[in-house]
Amino acid sequence: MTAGFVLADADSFYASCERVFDPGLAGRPVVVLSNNDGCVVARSREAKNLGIQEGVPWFKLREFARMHGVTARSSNYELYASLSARMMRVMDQWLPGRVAYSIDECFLDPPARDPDRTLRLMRRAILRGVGVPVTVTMAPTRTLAKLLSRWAKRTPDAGGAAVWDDLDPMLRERILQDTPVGDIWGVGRRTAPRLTAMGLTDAMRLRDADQTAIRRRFGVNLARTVLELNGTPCVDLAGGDAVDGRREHMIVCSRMFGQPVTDLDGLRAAAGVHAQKAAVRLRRQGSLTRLVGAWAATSPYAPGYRVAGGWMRPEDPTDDPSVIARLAARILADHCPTGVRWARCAVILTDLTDRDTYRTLPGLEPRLDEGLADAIDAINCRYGSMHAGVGYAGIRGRGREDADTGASWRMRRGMLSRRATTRWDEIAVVKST
DNA sequence: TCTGGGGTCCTAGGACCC
DNA sequence: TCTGGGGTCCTAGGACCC
Repeated sequence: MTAGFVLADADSFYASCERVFDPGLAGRPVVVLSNNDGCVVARSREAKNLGIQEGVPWFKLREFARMHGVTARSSNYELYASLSARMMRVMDQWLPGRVAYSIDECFLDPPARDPDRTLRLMRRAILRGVGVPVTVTMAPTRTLAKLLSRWAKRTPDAGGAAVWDDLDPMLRERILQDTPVGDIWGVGRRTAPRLTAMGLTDAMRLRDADQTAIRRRFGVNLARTVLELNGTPCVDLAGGDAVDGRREHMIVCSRMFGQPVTDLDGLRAAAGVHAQKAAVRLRRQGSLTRLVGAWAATSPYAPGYRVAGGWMRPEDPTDDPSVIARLAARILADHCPTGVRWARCAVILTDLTDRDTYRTLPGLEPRLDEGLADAIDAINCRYGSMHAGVGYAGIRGRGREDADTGASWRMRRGMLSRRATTRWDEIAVVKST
């Protein structure tokens, strides 16, 4: 078998998804906004060419977007998840060993022969079958495959695919040289300036840097990255395959409020909604929690930033939404003073254990009221998420978002596209004349 | 006025034990 | 005068990824 890793990474995934059911967006600048229509999280190639940066707050971009004909969309995760699943299914027909790394990206085993041709055929099948352009690369290590993917996306002549070992050695050196150190997988915004200050400005120089000095000054992770740049695979996928049903060690539900919340009722209501979303995910992966956390925070962009919260242990390990919601509400009530302009709150479930293997001494079994939680699950499974719940979590407003409770702190999503692959009433309509 | 969400691992430091 | 050493567990904070 050929050694190495194949990386398939969709191009501007969220923006590409928006185009699938709105072909009028083809060739035009498109940006997708984060929850609450807060900031830019995805940009089409045309939007990047206009100089729009990732993470720019939407309110600062709005005027510029109007002037340059940029289309903005609220993020439509239901649509993206559905198209992601389709994309993954197509890839499974081409290569074995798929490990999903994120919603738009996965690693696969290399083909037995003729890798360049296979990669290009797979790319074309995804484009035809799903409508999303994908860049497919192959290299001796995951880090090099990522680096090659970055190059291929910026090089139209590559045609969306590249195989490291097939490239001219001179070209490989140039690719390394043209990759700033901060664009290497595993080098973040903290480490990049420190490396640059040492003269390690690009991937070629980092590859040739002193291994032990890097280990000592930056830790084991960056030392591994250096090895990978040299062609020695040693980076594991941290949390890899989370998308394919692995059990998480921690479940976090956190949202900015649409408007600041200053009273305890608002905080408790939001905590209740998050607690129940977290409980759904906990139950879906068959875990129980032994430690529940909750916190609220003010806006980090306003003076006087503060975070308040804490932890509580349930009497017994639990996956009961009403128990979790009660604990979360109590934590916030105990730690968060009223009158503060809280901008966000979160519920965290951790110290998880398997539901199947959890046993205690006879006579000390947890007192779980499974009837209620199961009934809520069943209703939501049949009628859609958050149709039933404890406290505020079952109250729906007039909006169409799952989490829309009609409360003032709900998310803003003013530019949402249709969920054309998962809702009958939002299915795409094709007209012919 | 308005700035995302959800994960993982590593490391350092303190408490505690023998 | 001389004032141990090493292991484990836990937590908080930092860094990274998409």
